[in-house]
Amino acid sequence: MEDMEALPVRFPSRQHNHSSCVNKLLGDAEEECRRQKLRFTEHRRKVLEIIASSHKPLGAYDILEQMNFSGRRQAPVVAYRALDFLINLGLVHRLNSLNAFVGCMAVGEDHTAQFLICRQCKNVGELNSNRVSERIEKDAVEAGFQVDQQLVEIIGICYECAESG
Amino acid sequence: MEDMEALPVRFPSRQHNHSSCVNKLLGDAEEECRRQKLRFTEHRRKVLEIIASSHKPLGAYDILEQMNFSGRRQAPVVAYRALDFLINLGLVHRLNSLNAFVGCMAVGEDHTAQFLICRQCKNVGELNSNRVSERIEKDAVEAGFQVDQQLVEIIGICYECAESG
DNA sequence: CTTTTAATGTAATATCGTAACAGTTTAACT
DNA sequence: AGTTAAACTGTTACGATATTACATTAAAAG
Repeated sequence: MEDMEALPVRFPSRQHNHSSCVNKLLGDAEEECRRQKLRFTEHRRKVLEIIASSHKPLGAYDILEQMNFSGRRQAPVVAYRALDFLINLGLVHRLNSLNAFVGCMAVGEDHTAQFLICRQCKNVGELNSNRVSERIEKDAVEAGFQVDQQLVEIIGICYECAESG
Repeated sequence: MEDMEALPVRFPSRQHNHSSCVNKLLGDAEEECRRQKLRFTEHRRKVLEIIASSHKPLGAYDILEQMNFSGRRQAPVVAYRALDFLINLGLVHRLNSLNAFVGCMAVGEDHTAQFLICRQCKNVGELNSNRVSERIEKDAVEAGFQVDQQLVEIIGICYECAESG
């Protein structure tokens, strides 16, 4: 039988409120860090803020440009260190096909991140279908392969871009 | 109902014959180029040979190192141009998570390449499950997303590595 | 208040990939 | 064959992405 559970789709609509995204993700971060006794430092907060303010993927050097605290330009490694931290916490995802980073839209929901990348508006959403991840897991095991990590990036056109031609 | 078709799994076994891989891929390339009236030049042949001789993904600069025809070092662009050509023909795949390239194991079979990447032996196989690609397509469409391209990279441990601890 | 662990600052460098343009070869067409 | 157009090559330079190494400082644990 076909599994009919609803999909937890997230794709940012055009007129949604960015500042609530930022607040949500910063709140998630603070909570996670408290729980795991990790430090949510200035760099980490700043990088998360920058990423959360955009649903378009940002490159590390784009982020870096926005980190000029006191006019001083930060070294690349500063951005990469913060990104590593945030990725390990599951707050940020890396898009391998773009060498770029986006905020997680489903923090704490135990998901295999599957990305929907609109090649027109460049926004990124998360499909996060258990049916997909389970299908991958099953077929890989059947092929004698033990799965540790799945990377799924789906490139195409989002609903709003399809509508507006 | 569950779809029970056999999976067309390909994972290179340890003692398989590399030279037959090379010959197969070169043959495929020659045939494709004849069909499409494209030129199978020295650079392209050489790059394909190098890639086909390894089931471990190779970086562009690894390939470049092996292209020293007459002692002269080639410029990077030489490798990239040949790679672009081979990728467009479907003879070579790019692994986004590794910035590396592997030969296709299913030339002409109309597949969405799904990679099995063993993080121990570094070999790469192709899962190429229609069930997976169809599941992705369906769920994405249900989410209002029109799919152009799927990237699926599965990282884990292959059968042989699991056996030998 | 000392130890030790984690985070930062800074410089240098490695790795991956592309742009631009002149020159050459190949294919296609009188 | 000779001319033209298209594709491929050679070469230089550069842009974009990411990491190493090591000295210093700040925070947490004892």
